[in-house]
Order: sequence, then C-alpha cells, then structure tokens
Amino acid sequence: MEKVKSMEKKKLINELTQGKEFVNQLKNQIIGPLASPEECDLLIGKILSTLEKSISILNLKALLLEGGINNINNSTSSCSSISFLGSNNNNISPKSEVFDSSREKLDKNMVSKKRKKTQQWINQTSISVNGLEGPCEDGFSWRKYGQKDILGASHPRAYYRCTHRNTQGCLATKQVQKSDANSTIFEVTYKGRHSCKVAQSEIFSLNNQKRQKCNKKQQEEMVIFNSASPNHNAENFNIITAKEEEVFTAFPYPPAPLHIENIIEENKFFPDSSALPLYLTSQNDEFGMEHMILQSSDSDLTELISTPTSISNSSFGGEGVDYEPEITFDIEEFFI
DNA sequence: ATTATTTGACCAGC
DNA sequence: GCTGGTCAAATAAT
Repeated sequence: MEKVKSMEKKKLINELTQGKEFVNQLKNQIIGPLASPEECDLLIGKILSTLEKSISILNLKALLLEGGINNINNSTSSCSSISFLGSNNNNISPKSEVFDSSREKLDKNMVSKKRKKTQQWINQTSISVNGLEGPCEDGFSWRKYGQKDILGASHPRAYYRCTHRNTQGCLATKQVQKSDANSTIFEVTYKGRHSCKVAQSEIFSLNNQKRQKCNKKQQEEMVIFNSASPNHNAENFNIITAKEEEVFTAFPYPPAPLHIENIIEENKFFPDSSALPLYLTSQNDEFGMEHMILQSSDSDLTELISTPTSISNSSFGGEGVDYEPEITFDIEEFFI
C-alpha cells in the first residue's frame, strides 16, 4: 500500500514537473520572435495532457477513498465552482410528521403552516450555471410556492415543492438561492424524499439521455483533439479510455459540466453506494491546493449528499445505508 | 380552462 | 420581536 502511494506520488510530481517544463517552453515560444502556431499547439496539448494525468491520479485516489461514491464531479469540470456544502441542520428532529389535531384551522386537506421538523435529509449543493438563467435541471418537476428575502443575503431564496405533492403526496422540497459571492452559482438545498414514481422514471430516462449525449460528445471531441494533435494520439486515447472504463461518470472527458443533481440521482439508482458523505467541501490551503473534505454527521436523519449541485433525492442513499461518522478526506493526506 | 408563479400574510421557533 | 418556512389568493402563462 505504501509502495502504491509512493509510486503515485512520484507519478504526480513527474506529471506536474513536465507540465511546468511545457509551460516554460510555451512561454519561450510566445515571447520568442519565431513562435510557430504548430509548436504552440503541440505544447498546449502536452500541458493539457500532463494536467489531465495529474488530475486523474488525484481523482482515482479520491474515488478509492470515497468507496461507494461513483459520481463525484471532478475538478476539471466547468462546474468546478460547485462545492459540497455542509448543513447545520443536525438539529432537525427525527420525529415523524405529526399535526396538532387541536388546531382549528386544520381541515381535511389543509396543511398546517406550522414549521415542520420532519425533514429527513438535505442535499445542499451549488450549481454553476455558466451563464444560463437558472440552475441546472435536476430531473424532477418542481412548483414554486414561495420566495423570501433572507437576512444578510443579497439574493432572495426561492422555495419549491414537488409538482406531484397533491397527486402522489410527494413531500420533497428544495430551496434555491443565488450565491452571494458569485451570482452565477445557485445553492440548492433539498429537503425530504421524493415518493413520486413519475419523477423517478423521468430521472432515469434523463440520465440515460445525458449519459448518451456525454458519450457522443466525448467521442467527437476525441476525434477533433486527436486530429489536432497527431503526435499525442495514443497518449490521449489512453487517458480517455481509462476514464470511460473505470471512472466514466466521475470524470467526463473532455471536461463537461456534471450536475450534482445527476450525481445524487444516479446514486438513487445505485443504492449500494455505502459511503456517501453528509457533506463534502473544498478549500484551498496556502499553496492554493484544493482539498476535498468529505464529512458525515451522525445526525439521526439528516443526510447530506454532495454535489455542488444535483442527485436522486428519494432514495439517495436509501434506507438501510449506513454512513460512517466523521469521515474526513484530505487529498494531500493520500501522499503522506 | 388549467396550470404555474408571485406575493403578502400567517405561523413557529428562537 | 425577528426571521425563515409555508399558505393561499391574485395574477400570469399556456
């Protein structure tokens, strides 16, 4: 095990060193009087290749650590700003939903306005919309039922519930709020489980469509990239196939947005993911190194699923899935 | 006509 | 009393 760690560390250092070399060469090309577009293109291809390899090494390590998580977005995605956010809702009561029958206002169909403490789990995610008007589709159909200005927040919070609430009694809700720091990022908090079957089948077909699209795009990009950099065909091909075969859903190539909702949704259909984190955050150390930290809480019912942004609510994790408490993942630790 | 969104009011928790 | 979550009537969109 230690040997493997050492080898991976060497490989990573080697790749990054090469990348640095290529950047220096590119710099000389650009600054120099005889810069040729072909050589610049070649160097850019080399740099991208080394970065891809480095990221792959880090991601594979992360994947191994995550255990059952097979759909964590990678840092090369254009949604890289997405981060798994923690929740402080550990105090949510595990009590089942109980209405006070003494309340006069309650009739057969009326739901009490009383704040419910019955949220069973929360997915808090951030979605980079890359210029789109709103957050990524998550496969469920939602109906907006409220909007509030939140104290200290520059953007209002919108409240959505599942469209099938009335017809199927689906109690899933979500809150969407633009990030204060970056208005192109939406923080989406999911509460409750989807019990609607319509949504689940929609998600399944949506995910299949997205996966097919992604596959097709990957193939197209691969052809384009290979024809642009003939000297690196074999190298690049190896990277691509490794990702597709081993960690396809986690590491789309070329880097493409992977919505957190999809991640949770897919986990919904793969309930054997046994180590889903309650929250996953990223932070930078003094060297700018990004740390991915997976943490879980031993809160009774609150289950946070990481995204930055989207996933299958209802069975995400599902009943019977045990989360190990206080699992912390620091990617730098892998190399110690 | 039906469905979705907006928005002020209500309510519980702190 | 303040804040955040929800309701439901009014309004808009389809």
